[in-house]
Amino acid sequence: MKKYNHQEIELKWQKRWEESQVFQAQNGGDKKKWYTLVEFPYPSGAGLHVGHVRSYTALDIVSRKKRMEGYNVLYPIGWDAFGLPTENYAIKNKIHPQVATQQNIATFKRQLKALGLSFDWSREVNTTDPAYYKWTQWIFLQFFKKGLAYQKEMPINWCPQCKIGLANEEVVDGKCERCGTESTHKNMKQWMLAITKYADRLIEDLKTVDYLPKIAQQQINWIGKSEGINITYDIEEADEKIEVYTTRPDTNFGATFVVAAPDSDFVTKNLESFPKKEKVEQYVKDTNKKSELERIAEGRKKTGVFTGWSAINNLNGRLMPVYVGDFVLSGVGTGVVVGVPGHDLRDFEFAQAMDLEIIRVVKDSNGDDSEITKPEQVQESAGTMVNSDFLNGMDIHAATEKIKDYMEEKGFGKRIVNFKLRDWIFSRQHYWGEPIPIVHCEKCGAVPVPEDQLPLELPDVKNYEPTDTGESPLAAMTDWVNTKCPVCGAVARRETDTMPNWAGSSWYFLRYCDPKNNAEFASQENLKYFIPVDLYNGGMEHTTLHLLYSRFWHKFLFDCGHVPTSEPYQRRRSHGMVLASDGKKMSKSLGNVVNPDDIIKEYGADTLRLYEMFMGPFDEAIAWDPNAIRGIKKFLVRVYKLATQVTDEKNQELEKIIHQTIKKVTLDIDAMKFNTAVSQLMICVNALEKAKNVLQETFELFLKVLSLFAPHVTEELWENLGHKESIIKEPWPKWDEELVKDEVVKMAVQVNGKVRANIELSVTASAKEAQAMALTRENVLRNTSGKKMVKVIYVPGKIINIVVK
RNA sequence: GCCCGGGUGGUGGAAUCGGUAUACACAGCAGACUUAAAAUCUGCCGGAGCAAUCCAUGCGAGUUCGAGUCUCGCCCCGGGCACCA
Repeated sequence: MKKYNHQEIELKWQKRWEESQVFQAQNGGDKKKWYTLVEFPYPSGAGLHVGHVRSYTALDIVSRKKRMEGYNVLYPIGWDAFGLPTENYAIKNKIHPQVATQQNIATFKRQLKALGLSFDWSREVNTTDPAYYKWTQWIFLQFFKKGLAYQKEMPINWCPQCKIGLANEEVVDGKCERCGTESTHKNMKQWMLAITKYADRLIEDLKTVDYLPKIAQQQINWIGKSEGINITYDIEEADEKIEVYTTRPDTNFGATFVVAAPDSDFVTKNLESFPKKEKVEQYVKDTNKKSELERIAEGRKKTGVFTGWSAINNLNGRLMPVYVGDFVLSGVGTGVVVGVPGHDLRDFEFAQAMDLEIIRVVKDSNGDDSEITKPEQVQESAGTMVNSDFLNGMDIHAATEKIKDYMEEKGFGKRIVNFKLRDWIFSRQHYWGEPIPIVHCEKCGAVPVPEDQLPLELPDVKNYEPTDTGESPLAAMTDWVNTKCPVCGAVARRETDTMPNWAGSSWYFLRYCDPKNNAEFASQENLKYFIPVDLYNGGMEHTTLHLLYSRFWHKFLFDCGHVPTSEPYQRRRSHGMVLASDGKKMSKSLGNVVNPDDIIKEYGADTLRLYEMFMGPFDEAIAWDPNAIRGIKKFLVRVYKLATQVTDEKNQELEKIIHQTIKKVTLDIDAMKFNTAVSQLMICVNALEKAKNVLQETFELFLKVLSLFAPHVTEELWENLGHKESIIKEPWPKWDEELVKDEVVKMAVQVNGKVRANIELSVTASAKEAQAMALTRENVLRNTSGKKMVKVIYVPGKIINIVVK
């Protein structure tokens, strides 16, 4: 037998699989479908990361198993290729981003193919392909037609380095997610997508899908639903009203002041009328000067100024001075809060800073209703109402509902549901993205590019740099920008903003169902067959970005009747990062990057795959261990050598172990516990090796199970055993429960909970038999003699515990 | 501060309807083969102790015949959110 030559074997089988097209999914048919999806990569210049290998291999294992179980499996791949890194690379190297993209894709493709992943390459998609983004633009126009894509002049998060507007989700710690520059604000007319219209359903429908709990929870927190009430107060000194939003109207008898955000509508509108106008103006100006980071750096000290006005509390007629304070956020609720310093820590701090009265209206469970003078006394979450007229004695939750009813009845309150989620800023002032297919006409306004003129292709420009005015480089392309209005024919201008890179990835899983269709984004027939995705895997970092956005797009398309389900993904899991051996993130600058090419060359793709599955729990971050991978190679060499031990001799012990292995691996893969599946394969090989002779049938069962993890070497060994058809075509083996069971087990004998001996016993033995055998052991007798036996606990197959006194 | 995870040998980790803690691997040590090394194979491998035995799953209590696993109170680490009213 030849030595295990991984390079030769792997190239041979990769070529065969490609020629035979075994991994292509059928569009429909009698077989049940299974759709496995991995997040398609951004083809960066850095090439494939070993982190990609981890999740793609895991889902490849699931896909291969499903195929062997008889499913028509769709496991596609493509390229999410629009975006800033490529644009920056293009600027730096004076190369067209499309060319750079093509080069990077070629590298990625070669690397992915070298891993033996069972992708259906005939369905490859590329978001920068006009035939693809034609439909991204088309979907945008559907949003526009339904009024869910709209323009708004607003202060947006602005990255002065990238010269680009950022969505809230792209600002991390007040900094641009990409370059780390502190983000500022800028007023710009932006395209927006009304994701907030779907906020409720994006929470509610999580109940209908199987997402990892932490993923669902993170989305719920991000959307941030709160149920409260808007209360309107009259202003004492003027014919004005002020509206506040609160989730705790139960504490309203304890309200002693009102605070409006410096940039709230209330302040903007009434600034001129405030008796203390000058001071307020100065305060608003000072606030504007401060960046968000500065405000946070100030330690959240409460500041504010009195406007000179007071609001009248409808409940008791109390006059509540109206302040302007920057701890109130204009974007939350009405941008105005009512201050209840006894029961909200922020209000308490403000009251102390401004020397305002503090009234207790909730007592705690010990009945403490003393005066509140210290922050630790501020009681926020539970208790019983006091000093609150008709609410007295009620629990705060009951009181909340009662007073909401009361306020609505009296006409000064209105129940409101609020979300933290904001509408999605959809404009980017960049070149390398999908052009937004809109024409601006002086007479007709924003007019969609007619659908039959899609795709609206990105024109070639000389310079990819954003302009200093913040406009996209497309704005400089006068030939392209100047056009005619599709409605009235008058001179008009094209929209020069492009879409964010989240656009193309919001629907790519639909395109895989029918990637060459030029009449629709995908045929209804194919969508009905393949959608929803059965298992979708991706990184936690996409939970509040891509995952939320694509759910939103899918729901919208569902409402329009273009897709068959309201949720795109039935099951969502996530993987942990692969870190460098020093425990840090792999990065070029640290020089700690592991290149899969090197690993494949030295150890082979099968070893790399198996190692990444074995290294630790799939959903946890884990450091690369250059030593451990050698152990995996050793394991595969041993498997390879096992082929020389094949005989026609039966061995019952091995039969038991192989069935235990089939069972464990089957269940572990379903639970995505790949590391323990691999360890079972190792246990199995240890046993097969020790036995010297292995029945061919047993060895073949083992190869089938291993083939998911190490497809190349198992194909080779399978063929060496005389099989003409690929192992991929074999049905997934079933285990025999009778064979899996142990009849005789080693059991521990405990005396007072401490292990004193081991006995071998049939699992069906009675308590009496077990006890009798236990008492034959010297060590058990020594620990029980002279003592009174209180009771004996016997769990068949597990343990016997003798309790003595 | 709030919401998720997690803390087990020298290392990655296994075992959570409570039932022999440390499976499987890596590293290490010893031996075989070899002139030698690599590779391979065999054995050992939580701590203390001659042994019986005792002590060990972040810390402290509790429930139980029995706790890594359950309850309560802490500490630490990672991820997410954060003046959200």
